[in-house]
Amino acid sequence: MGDAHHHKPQLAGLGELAARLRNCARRVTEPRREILRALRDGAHPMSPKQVHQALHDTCDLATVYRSLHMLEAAGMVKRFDLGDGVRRFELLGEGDDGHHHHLVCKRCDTVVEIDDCFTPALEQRIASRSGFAGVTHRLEFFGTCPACQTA
Amino acid sequence: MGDAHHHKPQLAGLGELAARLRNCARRVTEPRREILRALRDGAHPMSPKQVHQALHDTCDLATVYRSLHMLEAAGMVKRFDLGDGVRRFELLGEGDDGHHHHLVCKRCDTVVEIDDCFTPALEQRIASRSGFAGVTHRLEFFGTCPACQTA
DNA sequence: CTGCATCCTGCAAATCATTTGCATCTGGGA
DNA sequence: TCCCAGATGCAAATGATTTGCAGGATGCAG
Ligand SMILES: [Mn+2]
Ligand SMILES: [Mn+2]
Ligand SMILES: [Zn+2]
Ligand SMILES: [Zn+2]
Repeated sequence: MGDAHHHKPQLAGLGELAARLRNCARRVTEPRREILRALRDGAHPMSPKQVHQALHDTCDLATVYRSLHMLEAAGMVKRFDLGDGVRRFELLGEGDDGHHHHLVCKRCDTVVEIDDCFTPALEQRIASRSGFAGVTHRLEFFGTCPACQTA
Repeated sequence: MGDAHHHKPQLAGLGELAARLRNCARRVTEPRREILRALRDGAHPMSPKQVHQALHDTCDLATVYRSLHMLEAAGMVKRFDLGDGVRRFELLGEGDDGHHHHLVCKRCDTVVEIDDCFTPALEQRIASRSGFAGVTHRLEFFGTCPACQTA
């Protein structure tokens, strides 16, 4: 650790992102380019509303929702659920399944990326015991960040 | 394991539940009694709508929401988030913090209770590395149940 | 380079889950 | 039994996300 987060496509060029879009037989539109740029530049998962604001209202919120949905189906972004009723999205690197976790401050919503995953053994055990196939998991941590502890 | 799930208050009498309510300086009303009964009888976490339906519309949906909110604050039920946009609640045994996890079938929404949890040492490591305090976690598993695998 | 079918977008209205205002009702202590 | 803080019903308000529709832009064909 200490290096760049492995799950952040180190500033993939927008050209490359457009190429990935085309490979999915999807059109490269202005809103989509901007949404990808916002996700690429933003640290941590972003909500549709945050993305929309980052775009300074250059496109409709509905378009943001539709685009994120499409990008998710295309495997270009991954959806996270941090407990409040809001979806968050992160850009995925090429070929990256984006599996990782977060540590969220209950008071200020600060997000820390957690690149380690501790559950493969547990997941395996749960799968064999239950007979379920293709078992995955969603794991998020919550606590109080240093700043909020003093405040 | 193999025994009853530790987190299910083995059919606590409604009288005992009413007593717990009174200890919180809350009134024991008909809707609340019925909601507690529904949660006690239902296996697995129930959504407000499911609780409402189990009550055969003997009280308003808003009352179910308000009651569940109150019961959560009173530490009598615990809220879970299984990934769809719907809250689920489980009845808690006296003194039980209810920390546990679930395995959900992506196709039929069948829920399996998971009493297993990974070692607290890992959570501890995350806490010390980040400087966060009071770190907890939310963990749910997803997969395809045996029945849905064949179908 | 231009035309065109197709896919996208903006806008507004519709859904869904959850919350809230308010008038009315009721549980349970006095 | 009386009283009133607290609870409920009902309906309207919120907030997030989706959808119908008519007009607009993209990218392949010509
Ligand atoms: Mn992340
Ligand atoms: Mn459970
Ligand atoms: Zn904080
Ligand atoms: Zn299933």
